[in-house]
Amino acid sequence: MDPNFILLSSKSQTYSYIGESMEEGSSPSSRVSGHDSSIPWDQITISNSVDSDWFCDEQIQAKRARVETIIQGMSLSPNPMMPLSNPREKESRHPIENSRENKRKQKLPQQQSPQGEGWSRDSRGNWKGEGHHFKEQLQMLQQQLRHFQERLYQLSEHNVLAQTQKDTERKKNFLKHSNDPNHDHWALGTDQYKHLKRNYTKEEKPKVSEEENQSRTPWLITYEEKTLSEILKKELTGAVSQVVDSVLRKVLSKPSGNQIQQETDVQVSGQDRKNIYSTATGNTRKDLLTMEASQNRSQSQTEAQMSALPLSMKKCSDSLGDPANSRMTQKPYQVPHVTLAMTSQIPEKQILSQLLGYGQNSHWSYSPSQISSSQDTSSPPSLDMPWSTFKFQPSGMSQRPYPVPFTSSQVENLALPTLKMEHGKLKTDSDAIPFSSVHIQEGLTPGHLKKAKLMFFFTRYPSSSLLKVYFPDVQFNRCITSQLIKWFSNFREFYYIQMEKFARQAISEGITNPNVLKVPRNSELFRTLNMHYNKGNDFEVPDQFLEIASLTLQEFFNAVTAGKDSDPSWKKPIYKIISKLDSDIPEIFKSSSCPQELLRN
DNA sequence: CCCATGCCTG
DNA sequence: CAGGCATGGG
Repeated sequence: MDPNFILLSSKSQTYSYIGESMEEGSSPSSRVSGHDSSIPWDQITISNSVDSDWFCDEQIQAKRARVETIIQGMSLSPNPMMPLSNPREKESRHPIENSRENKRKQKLPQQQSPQGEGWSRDSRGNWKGEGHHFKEQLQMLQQQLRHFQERLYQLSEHNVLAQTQKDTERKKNFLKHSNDPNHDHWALGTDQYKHLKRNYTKEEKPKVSEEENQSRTPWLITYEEKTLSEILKKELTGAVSQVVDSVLRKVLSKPSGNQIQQETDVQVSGQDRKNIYSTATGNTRKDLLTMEASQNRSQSQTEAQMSALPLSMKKCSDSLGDPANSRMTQKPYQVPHVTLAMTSQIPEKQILSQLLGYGQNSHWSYSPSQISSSQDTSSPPSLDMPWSTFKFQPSGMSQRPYPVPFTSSQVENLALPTLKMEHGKLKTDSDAIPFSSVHIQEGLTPGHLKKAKLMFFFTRYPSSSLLKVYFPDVQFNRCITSQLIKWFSNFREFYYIQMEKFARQAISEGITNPNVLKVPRNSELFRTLNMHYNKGNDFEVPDQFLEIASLTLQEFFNAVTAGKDSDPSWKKPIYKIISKLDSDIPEIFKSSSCPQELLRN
């Protein structure tokens, strides 16, 4: 892979696009003689150290080309998302797409942009910092957009005069902008502009759009620019500040991350809880009771849940022909500028959840209706917007229907907390949106992990078909299945390690009769297991499980006592025994709302 | 050859 | 908990 590729990703799209349009260039004079067209443009757009004289000479042509580029972009109406058709371009954008398909390896190594890494490093575990980061990014975006508007306005003016003039004043302006430390975020502004503009022209000015196609009259830019500038300013600044506000409000108000408790907790006194626990003894009915009674979620549990999410996001990205996942074979070209748009690795429902979480008026969807009714910032977005939301692209350059993925760390830091903090809200909001009442998840959530752990009390060796039955809200595919299987494998691993450890401990303590080995609820072993599988202690560990644990402990004790542990596979017989002791799982686990209930209690 | 499982590692 | 690898059954 070309290391420069990622580093320059966000920029490269800008200049390669321009370069392309110049090559197609209707006006040969606009080409930079003696230079590869893309290189000087690179310098213009990216570098501050452009030679001023050269720059002065080329400036007019540059501007012309730029404006033409924009016109072309607007004219390419049917598929506004793909102004790129240059094979070279495509090539450069799919450098490592063909990720080797290791059969064993069902998971794509997560691909992170350097920016993403830095971002997550900076903000990991620091809500305050994250919030500031948000704010910075969004303000940056705001700035870029304003910047772009100004600039484009200038350019379109210049275009009229540029044929004969070298206006040093404007050159200064231009240089000033080029030296703007933010100028390298340009791609974003440009693309957003084009995206918006296309929508705008399609919805409101279709005739103009066609005129552009035919005549490409430069001054139309000016005309549209004025109108668009207004709309853009309103729409984008409004949206950006709104998002900044809502994000910050949520992010900063919950520095500790235990949102659920604050939002949804219905406290039950310890006394009540004890009563319920003491009457419940472990079958379905009682499980219901205990689960309803489960309270007092600890923070550590929350953290543990969080740790489960990334995998559901970052994995399954190449998913072997699964169309729903094929889009994830993309590279994270330019990640960091528009955080909310970088969601391709997040299941759509969760994206929606996030959007809802960020406020009903999330304006990250630039659906035509919204563009055209830019005044209406208070009314909720139309219900058909979620999908167009996902198509919004920070760069507008990609021909893909989905935007740039989050890195897993970003997901971990951004998406999950959002989901979690909005859980209560989501449930009500979801009723208002078309497809979400069932909430088929494409990925596994912390709730699912928690549920799986509790299920482990009943089944140590669940079959994949059983898992499908008990995770009805999960969209199963190979990755999800093996991930779940892996979870249980990990659970078993921990379980058996503990068993062996305590069995050996018992032996070392001089115990000779295996029948005295039990796992009472006040034992250390129980506490260890409970901590692992039932961290919040909001589920009563079934006696059944304790029986099996005792038996496992005894088996280990016997085996070790008999010296079988010299055999490399001495545990196998034990595994075999235990594998036959799976019991039925309470019905409540079949409920798709189970994870939510578990999470929220 | 595919898949599931187990083991080891980070 | 996930990744990677080795193994063993179909």
